[in-house]
Parts: sequence; structure tokens; C-alpha cells
Amino acid sequence: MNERDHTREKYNPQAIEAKWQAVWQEQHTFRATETDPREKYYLLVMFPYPSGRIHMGHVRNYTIGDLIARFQRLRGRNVLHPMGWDAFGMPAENAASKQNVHPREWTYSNINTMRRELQSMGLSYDWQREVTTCSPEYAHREQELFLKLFDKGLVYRKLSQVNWDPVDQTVLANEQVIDGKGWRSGAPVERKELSQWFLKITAYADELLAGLRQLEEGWPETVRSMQTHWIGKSHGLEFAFTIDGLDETLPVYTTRPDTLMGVTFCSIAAEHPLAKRVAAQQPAAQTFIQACQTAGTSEEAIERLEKKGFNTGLQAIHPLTGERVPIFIANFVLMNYGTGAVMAVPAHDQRDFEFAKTHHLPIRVVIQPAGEPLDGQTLTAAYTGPGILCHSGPFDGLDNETAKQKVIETFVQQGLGQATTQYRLRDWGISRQRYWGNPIPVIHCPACGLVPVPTTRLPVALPEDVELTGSGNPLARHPTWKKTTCPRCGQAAERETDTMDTFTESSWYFLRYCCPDFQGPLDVQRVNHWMPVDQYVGGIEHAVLHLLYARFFHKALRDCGLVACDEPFTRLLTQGMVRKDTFRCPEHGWRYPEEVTQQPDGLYCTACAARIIVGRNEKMSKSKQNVVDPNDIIQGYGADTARLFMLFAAPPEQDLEWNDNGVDGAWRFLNRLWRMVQEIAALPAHPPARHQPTDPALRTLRTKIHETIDRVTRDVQRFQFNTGVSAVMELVNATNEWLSPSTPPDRSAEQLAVLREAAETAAILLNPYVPHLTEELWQRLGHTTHLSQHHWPTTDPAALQRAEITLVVQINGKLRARLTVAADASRETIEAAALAEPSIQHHLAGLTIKNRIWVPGRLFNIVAG
RNA sequence: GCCGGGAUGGCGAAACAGGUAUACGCACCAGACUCAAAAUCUGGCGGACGCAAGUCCAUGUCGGUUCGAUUCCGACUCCCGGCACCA
Repeated sequence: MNERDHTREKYNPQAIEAKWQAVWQEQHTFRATETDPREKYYLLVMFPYPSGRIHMGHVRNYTIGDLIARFQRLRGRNVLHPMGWDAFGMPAENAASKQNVHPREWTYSNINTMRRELQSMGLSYDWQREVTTCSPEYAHREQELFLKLFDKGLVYRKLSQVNWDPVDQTVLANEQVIDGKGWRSGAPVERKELSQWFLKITAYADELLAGLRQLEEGWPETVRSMQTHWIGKSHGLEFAFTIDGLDETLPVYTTRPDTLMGVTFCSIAAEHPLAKRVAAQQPAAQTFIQACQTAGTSEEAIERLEKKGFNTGLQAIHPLTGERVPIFIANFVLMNYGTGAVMAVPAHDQRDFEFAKTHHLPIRVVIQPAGEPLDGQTLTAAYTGPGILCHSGPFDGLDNETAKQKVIETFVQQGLGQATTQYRLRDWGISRQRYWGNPIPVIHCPACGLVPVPTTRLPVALPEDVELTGSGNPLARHPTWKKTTCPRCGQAAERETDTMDTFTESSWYFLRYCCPDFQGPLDVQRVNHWMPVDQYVGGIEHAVLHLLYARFFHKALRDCGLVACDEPFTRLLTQGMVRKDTFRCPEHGWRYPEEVTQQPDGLYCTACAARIIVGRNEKMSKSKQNVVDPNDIIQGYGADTARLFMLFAAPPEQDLEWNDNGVDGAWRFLNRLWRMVQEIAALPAHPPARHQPTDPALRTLRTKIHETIDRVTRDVQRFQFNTGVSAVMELVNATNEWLSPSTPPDRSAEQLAVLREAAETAAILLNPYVPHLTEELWQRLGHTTHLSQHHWPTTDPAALQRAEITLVVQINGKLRARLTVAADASRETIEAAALAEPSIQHHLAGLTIKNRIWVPGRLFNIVAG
């Protein structure tokens, strides 16, 4: 019987995982306290919406977060790693109306399921800090925060054009409208005018923009670029045209003051006050305006190609030339950007150009590019590039960038206009006409107007008895809930029936984690102990929505004195999606893998024998029938295998292709590791090596151990988790060489020492990846302390010194020979050895050496010709 | 259209800071063990030519810088993501 055969027990992940999860829970291993003197590290993962069960996206997100948390803990940090539930929202209401359960019941039941699932993954959360946003406690604290923002003047109510989702019967924020459709229902969004609550995010536009520069190191370029674009800051000139025959003016905003002399008409939005005035007198105008507003989205795409307008018959007078130009109501002018009216320069703006072509308006070139001169008659598209001004009176001959400044100066000097800054960003509309959200704590009093609910009368609780039909506003329909008295005058009054956008909850949950039990909005001391978040991990899909709102909310709370730092998330890691092949049958649509049969020439539908179309890898989703249930993997292979596969298959930012064979690979590796450590644990006990051994081969193994420590440490720090795994795999492979049956079973003391060091190092380096297995191996290696509370290993500089190195000999940059030499060999020795190599001599035959490039420790390149 | 990211074996991917391209894993092939299979172990595995030693070619395409380029620069193709009448 050889050494390997009596390998005792098999790796049993279910038993091991249950065992260690229980230990961690009982001993509160991952509890974080503010009194811990070690340096704090706040690791945050985006909390889930409790939709029912966890999916692979969650598994990936939380595995990555857990790896970082465990790594930082081993590195000696006091780690805060909390978890909670983003629990308000529409699905609960939909489920309620369909299944006749209360949204609260549905939500909490899902939370219980998902908490159990997350716990089965062995994630190192401090569950004591669990936060549930639909809890009366959280809603209470949020209402308090709302009132603080209200007092700060950051909340207001106004009549506004809203995006109305006709299916969900609710208002959507601009960010929630995707391709003109509701982000949730997918229904074409309509325009409607309603009184809405807003948070003044625009008051922070400049700071939100400037803050992105501060995040250059820690945030991905894509996210910063998306937010920059979303904020959309631009500089320009605001001035007014006088209107011929009317005693009012038409203010416009332009970023191209240099094209001022090319104006041949003006365009105003359909919702512009002037348009309404015109409509009052001209029925045709009214018809046109209505057409603009009711245009469905499907038609809108077509409509976008065509610039439509209605000539009001009014004339605008150019402030510098006095020229009269027509004013159009145009379907492409937006009311809520700039002034809702634009000066039109068809020669230098593509939209104006198209409009001018369809309405036969003059096109006047005022900027000439270097080279071929442009002619308005023959132009086929607007010229938007740089050039020299012409037909522009006093500005002729200036380059257009200088002209921008000159035109602005002229307007300012003559009191005709001013330099202004515009933002694309608009205030955050938070009103939702839903039940399952946090009520806006304001009372409408007929006498006193809008009166905030006094903090002593908070929280405004949701009524339990509510009828959910799936449409309209349940709170407004409730017979008694909204009836109350005015806190100011005591007269009968009504509650606000709008609830807050659920992005409000996720805008401060990371602050609540710092003090989940605090009897007040936020415990400033504890919040400032943990904030800012050192590392935030989540999906790229929140690049603008959540991540912009949260930054704003945090800054607003800072200005209320509740938190000190300027930016909430120092570093951001956006993980890629989990994808899988899709199968589609021409007859039956999307098919599950088990509904597909493999034939030599392809895949066929089991139901109808039609040939299957194998789609490209797509994000896992129920509709595509390409989901893999994480619970199946965890039950079949164990959480450690699932975690290892997730971390090994791709770097975190990249999309990950789910592959069953890859899961097998992870499983096999863990078994190999298990057997190896078992075998070493069975050898005579010996403390791990502290010094380099005398045996050269053994020295190489110990060098490998320390190189692995070095590589994994670097890889984890730069989030290259996959290569960290590779490094440990190499170490395991190298160590196994010493355990194979061919090696003699009588082992020297130094051999026992190095083998033990190898086993312990592999265990600890993999602990953040596969915590249960490594914890078990650690115990089996004879330790009584827990690996989760151990410290990360450091490298022995002596072990990293290789005695021999292999370097490369090149001729003209081409590899011609490899030399293994003593690490301290001199350049002369190596050059002589290199030139003595037969292959070098062969390739140098007939050539003269012109130059020698010497890279110590790496290569020697002979330049010859 | 604009902004951002990417393209390396049959596949997922690696290459710290311009210096051995294809580490690690998967799949596949061959062998060992087995009555057999699974598991495990050993070996092979970018392409072409060659008995072999070896030679040449290859990191989306084309060009440039360099002794040397997957890496830097320029142009292009394709893919992915975001934004899209923002004046």
C-alpha cells in the first residue's frame, strides 16, 4: 500500500460548511465594533432587492465582497462587512395583488429565504447590523432625514411634466426611462403634468462633477464618464430676442455664440408659454402641440428623423443686426433644458439644418473651415467643426473659439445677455403613487399649506388594511388613512399620499449600517468612525441611478452635519454579469438545456426535433431560460466550489461565462488540495520551515511557497482574483511532486518542515476564497485557533532569492537560447557562456556584432548584422 | 451619431513597469490502475514543414517608434456597454 492510498476521509463540503458556519455564528467571528483599536476597513456590497431567491449575480457580487472582507481582516483591519435588504418596491405590490398576500408578508418571507441562502454561502457578514428598509424603524429614520433636507431647503414641490408609466400607473424619474419606456414595465412612457416632490440634486451638480475627479483612482473610468455625461455641464450665452409687435422677449441659450450671425429662425418647445399663447389664437397650433405631446414612442423613433415645426407667424428681432427671423414651434426643442427656446443656425447645427431643409429656410454659413470654403446652397450637412468667422460683421476673421468669448463679451458689455452654465441633470423627482414605499411625511392643510409632520409625530406609518389592485394610488384611495389634523392650526387636513422613490432608501443605507440600533436618524460619531466606505462592490447597472443619488444624498446629509466626508465611496469595483449560452427553438422559443438533445451535427429540440439556435452568451435571466440556480450548485458541490469557480473563471470586472465543466474543475482542485493537506497532516508533526533548507530541490519548493505568497497578495490587492487561484494551483502541483508514490517515504526534518509550510500557506492564501474548507484543513493541521482570525503570511526575503536564474539570449530580439546561471554570475561570465552556445554561434555565423543589450536577470540581446 | 471598454489556442483566460507569448484551468488525445466504468495518476496538446535536432509563422487589420511591441503611437475593422434631438 503506498502513501496515497490510505488517504482517509473524502472531502465532504456539506458537513464541513455546516460545521464552520455554526462556529462562526456562535462565536460572532465577524462582528465589527467601533472600540476595536485596529484600522477600520468598510467593505460594502450593494444590498439586494428581496425578489424571492438569490441568483448567480448575487453569488458573484457577494463572493467578491466576502473575499475582500476576509482578506482585509487577515491583513489586520477592523472590517465592517454588513448586509441588508432594499425591501420597498413595486414587485411586492404586484405579488400582493396577484397572490392576495400583504406586501410586507411577501417581502419578509423572501428575506428569510434569501438570508438562509446567503448564509449557506459562508459570507462573513456582521448580521447584527442587518438593515431592512421597509421596517418601521428604517422608514422612521428616513422620514427624519427627509425633514432635515426639507429644513435645508433641498425639498420642494412643483407642478411638472412627468414621465407617466401607464401600466404601473406611476411617475418615473428620467433615469428610470429607458429608450422611452418604463424601466420596470417596459411600457411606452407618456407625458403628464402633476404636482411632484423633488430633491434639489441640481444644487450639487458642480460638486458632484468635481467630486468625480477626486474618485479618479478608485472608480472605474466608465462610471465616472457616465456620471459626467449625465450631469452634462455646458457653458454658453443666454440672451433674448425681442418679438416684433409684442412687449415680451424670447430668451434663448446657446453653446455656440460664435454662430450668432448665422441665425435664420428661432424654435420653441411645444410646452413653451409663447406656444401656448399662440395656440390660444390659432387652432392649428393647438393641434400641432398636441401631436408633439401624444406622439407614441414607437412612432417617436421615426419622428425623430423628421424635424417638424409650426410657423407661429411671429418674428424675432436679432439683438445685434435687428434682422427679423420667423419663430417656429418645433417638435425637437425640449422645454426643460435651457430656456425652452433656441436660436437656429442651420449651417452649423445638424437639427437646425434638417429643419431648414424641410421648411425651405435660408442657410447662412458663418464659419469657414481651413481649406475648401463652404456654401450654404450646396451644403449637405451642418458644419460643426472649427474655423474662421465670416459674414459676421465685427467678428469676421476671428477663429471660432475666440469668437465665442468676443460675442459673450459684447453681449455682456451692452447689457444684452450673460455667460451662463447649463446642466443636463435635473432635480430628482421622488414622488411615487404607490403603497409599498416610505410615505412622504408632509400634511396638506387648507389654511397653512404644506406642513411637515413634526418629528415627535413620526413615523408616518403605512396603513395595514389596503386594497391593492395594481393600479392607481392605494394610499389616496384608502378611506381614512390620509385624514388627519394640521400640526400647526389643528384644523382638518390631509396627508401627502405619495411615497418616496425606493432609491431614497439605498441612498443612505450604508450610513445606517454604521449605527443600525441608533434611536435617531444617524449617530454622527459612529458614522464618522466607519465612513467613508473603503471599497464598494456592485453591478455596473447602477452607474448613474443609485451611485449618483447616493453621492448627492450623502453630500446633503453632510451639509446637515450628519456625516463628515465628502464622498461616500472611496473605491468602487463594478463586477461583470454572469452569462450562459442560450438555446432557442424556432417552434418553442427559449429552451432549457435539458430540453435540448445533442446530435452529431448539432443541437435539436427535444419536444419538436427542430434544430436549435445556439445564441451568444447572455446575461442569465428567467425569460431566456439560461439560469443556473446557485442552490443546486451549493447543494451539489458546496459553497466553496461555487465561490472558487466564480473567482477563478474571470477577473471580477469582466463578464463571466457560466460553464459546468469549469465548476467541475474547481471541485477537482479542492479535492486535490484536500488530499494533499490530509497527507501532510498525517506525516510526523513538525513546525513549518522558518529558514531555507539545505537540499537544493527542497529550496526550490520553499522559494515557490514564498513566491506564491507574493503573487497572491499582489493579485488580491489589485482584484486579480483569478490569477491568485492559479498561483496557489501551481504551488499545490509543485508540492504534490513531493508526495507522489515515487518519492521515498522516509522524510528528513527539513522536508517535513517545508511540506508543512506549503500546506499551511496554501490553506491561508485560499482562506478568503474557500473559507470553510481551509478552516477545516487548518484544524486538521493541528491548530486550535481559527484561520479566519489568523494573519496573512509574509514572505521570507531569503526564500525569494533564487540561487540560479534562467535568462534568455536573443539575436536581434529573437529568442535563440536559454541559459541557467548562478544568480550572482557576472555579466562577463554570462556573455561568454552565451556566445559559447552552439545555437548562438550558428545564428551569428557570418554576422558582426553591433551592439549588446543587457537586462540584468532577464536577458541578453545581441544585435548583429 | 457621441462617450467608454474590448479583440490572445478548440474554450475561460495569463503575461508586475517595453524583455522567454499562450501560465492556470477546461475540453480533447494517448497511457497506467480497473473485469469494466467512474474517480485518480502520467504524458501530449497554437499553426505549418521536418524522422529528428530544429526552422518559419502567429496576440483583430495595416503602418510607425524601438535592439526588442500582446504591451507605446497613428489609422481602420468588428464586438460589448452607456447616452442619444441637451441647442
